[in-house]
Parts: sequence; C-alpha cells; structure tokens
Amino acid sequence: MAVDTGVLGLEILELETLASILKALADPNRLRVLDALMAGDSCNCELNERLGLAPNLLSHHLRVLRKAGLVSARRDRIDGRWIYYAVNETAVTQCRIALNTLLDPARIQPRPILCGPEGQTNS
Amino acid sequence: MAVDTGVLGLEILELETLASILKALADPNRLRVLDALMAGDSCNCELNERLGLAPNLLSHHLRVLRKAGLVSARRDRIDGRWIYYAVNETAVTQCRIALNTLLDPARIQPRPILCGPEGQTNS
DNA sequence: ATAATAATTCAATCTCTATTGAAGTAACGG
DNA sequence: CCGTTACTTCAATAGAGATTGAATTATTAT
Repeated sequence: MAVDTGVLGLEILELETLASILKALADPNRLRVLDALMAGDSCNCELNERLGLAPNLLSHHLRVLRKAGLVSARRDRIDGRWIYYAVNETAVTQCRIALNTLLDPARIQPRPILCGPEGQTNS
Repeated sequence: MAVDTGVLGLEILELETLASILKALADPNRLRVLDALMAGDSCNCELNERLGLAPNLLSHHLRVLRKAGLVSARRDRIDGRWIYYAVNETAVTQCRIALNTLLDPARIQPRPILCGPEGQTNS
C-alpha cells in the first residue's frame, strides 16, 4: 500500500495506486461482494448463496479485491477447508480519504478560462 | 444519471451506475484530467500542455468522463473551435456521497461467522 | 475558395478482463 | 486410503479498453 504525498500534493495514495484500487472497485459484482463483506466476514459459499455467483467467479473477484488490499482472507481455525474473507478497514478508509480529497467540491475552482479567445479577456 | 434508493438500500446511485462511474475514474490519465479540471475549466490543448497527453487521447478520455456524467463541455463563445471542459459538480458530489456511504467504516460489522465450523459456535 | 487551427473520429493493435466449465488443491471424515 | 467438501486454478472465449497515427469535421482567418 503505497503511501506518500502523492502527485496531487493532496492525496494520501499515489495516483496510480488510487487508479488500481478504483479498478478493483469498478465492477458491479465486486461492489456487491464488498458490500456483503461490510456486513460481516463471509466464506465463499455464503457469498455464493447471497449473491448467486459461481464459486470460481467469486474466487476470481475476491482475488482482485485482495490484490488491491481491500479484502483479507483467513482459514477456519477448526476446519481449514473454510476460508473467511473480511474487509480491510484501513485500506477502505485510505481509499475513502483519497477520494474525498480528490472529489472535494471545494477544490472545484471557478477559474476563468486561460486559453482561447475567451481566455484573452480574462488575462 | 440514475438516482434511486439503490440496491444497498443506502446508496444514492444504483450499484451498476456507481460501477460505471468508478470505471470512468479508474484510470491514471483520467484521474489526472479530472484533477486538472478541478483547478478550473480547460480546453483540450491546455490539458495537452499540462499533462503531456496527445490531443486524440485526451479526446478519448474526456469522452469517457463525459459519458459518465463527470465532465461537461461547451464551445467558446467567440471562437467555436475551442471547447472548454468542466467538472460536473453535482455528479462528482453524488459519486462522493455514494462512495462515502458504501465505504463507511461504521458499516463494517464485526458480525460473528455464520457459516462453517466456527459459525456453529456462534449460533 | 484556400489555408490554418482545435478537436474529434477512424482504424489498427495490443492488452486486459469478466465469465464459464473442467480440472486441480487442500483439508476433513470414515 | 477413499470419498466428500470448500475452494482455487486452468484453459478458452468473448468483449472492453488504452494507445497511436492517419484521416475527418468544424470553425475561423486571409
């Protein structure tokens, strides 16, 4: 999880890193998976029942989310066949902060056009 | 811009709509473009100078952002050859709210496992 | 009309990715 | 050891998307 001042001078995450996390989020099925995990840890089969997605497809999406750092996995203490997935709260929060910074309406400047004919009248 | 109660019962945007907006955001170059536009309206050529991206590539990315509703375009009043791009504040805000809702840490439930052997001890 | 300018569209390429079905792993129970 | 269970990985397909260079549109200036 790359953390620095960022290209924008505002972001917690690098622009490239933020883009890759957004890529992981930018899928309806993965949003559903993440939303389901927000309500509590789940195994593959429970997600299967709740979301109606094939186990191997869930595996794929869970791997993408895990690769992005948004989700973590652990095996059942009693029966190692079961794997429980959980939301990585710190990653989610970092993502949230980065997006709130980037998309902050206060950053939208009504700066006059600087290029083009209209811009000439605003110099 | 589809607006309703949403699949999650919490979102302002439909899950599918949110995913498509995130897809538009999930690219480093488009994040740069959006960030540049947050600082003020720009034409293609100014973005070209500031970001070092080819005009046709910028055109492509601007179209994606526009299709997602995040950016709007208008022609110069004096010289119609120039097109100025601007951030759509309402869309950006809606996206922000939807993400803040979805990624709200307060929604992360430490719910005990319900499936698997561990779950049996939590019934 | 002709040339020049700002921007878009087209065509081609290359990569990435979501999905599906089949096969493979890992772990438990008898 | 054998079968079952939970999950993953593999292979194949089909579609989407980023990038580049060439051609095109729209608008203005001469």
